Amino acid sequence: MKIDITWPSNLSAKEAIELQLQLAKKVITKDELPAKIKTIAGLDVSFTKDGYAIGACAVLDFDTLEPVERETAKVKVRFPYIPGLLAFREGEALLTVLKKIQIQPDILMVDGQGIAHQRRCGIASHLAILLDIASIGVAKSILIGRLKEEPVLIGQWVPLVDNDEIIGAGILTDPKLKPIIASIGHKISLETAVKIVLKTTKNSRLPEPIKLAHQLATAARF
DNA sequence: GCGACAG
DNA sequence: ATCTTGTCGC
Repeated sequence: MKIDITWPSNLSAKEAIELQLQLAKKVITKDELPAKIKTIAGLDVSFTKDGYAIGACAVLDFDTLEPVERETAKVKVRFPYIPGLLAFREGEALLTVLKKIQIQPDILMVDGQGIAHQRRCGIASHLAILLDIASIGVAKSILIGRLKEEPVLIGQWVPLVDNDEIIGAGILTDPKLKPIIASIGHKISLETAVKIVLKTTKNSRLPEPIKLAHQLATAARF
C-alpha cells in the first residue's frame, strides 16, 4: 500500500490518550466500503523475547477466502502494554507491514477492538483512520462493556453495550467457546461488520483473515 | 480505595 | 502477548 505517514514516537500515555480522543471524532460508523468487496486483509502482531514486535498481514480473496498475499514486518517495541493503549504498542508493526503489501485490500480486519473501547478508538479504528480505509475489530475478549445476553446459537450475535450504548457485538462461532467480540473499526456499520465476520469464519472460533495473520505472526518469530 | 483490564 | 505438559474432544 502507498503509505506516506510515519508512526509517532516518544509519546507519553497522556499524549496517546489525547490523540485517541481526536481520532475518535473521525470514526465513520456507516458503510462506506466498495460495493463489491474483492479482498480483505487480516492483521495481527506477535512478540519476540528480545523486544521486537512482528506485524503480520494476510490478504484473502473475499469470495474464496484463499490467501493471495502474505507479509510480515519486524520492528522494535517502544511502548508498554496498557489496557486502552494497545495501538501504541502494536500499531507501528501493523503500519510497517501494510507498507509492504502490494495488493490494496478493500477492508482491514484487525485483532483487537474497534470502537468497543473506553475512548471509542481501539487499534482497528486508529489504524483505519490513519489510512482512510474500512475496518473491523475482532477480539477474543471484552475490553469494556458487557454482553446484553449470552448468545447460545451458532452464528448468533448479541449487542455489546456500555451504559446502554451499543459498541459492538458478541458472536458465537463455536458453542464450546466464548463468543468473539466484533466492533466497528471505520467506514462500516455494525450490521455489515457482523455479516463479514460470519462470512469469513469457517469451522473455527476466529475468522480466516485473523487466523491466518496470527499464524503468520507466530511463525515469523524466528 | 478496590476491581477490571484488547494483546 | 509470552512462559509451558499433558490432556480432553472432534
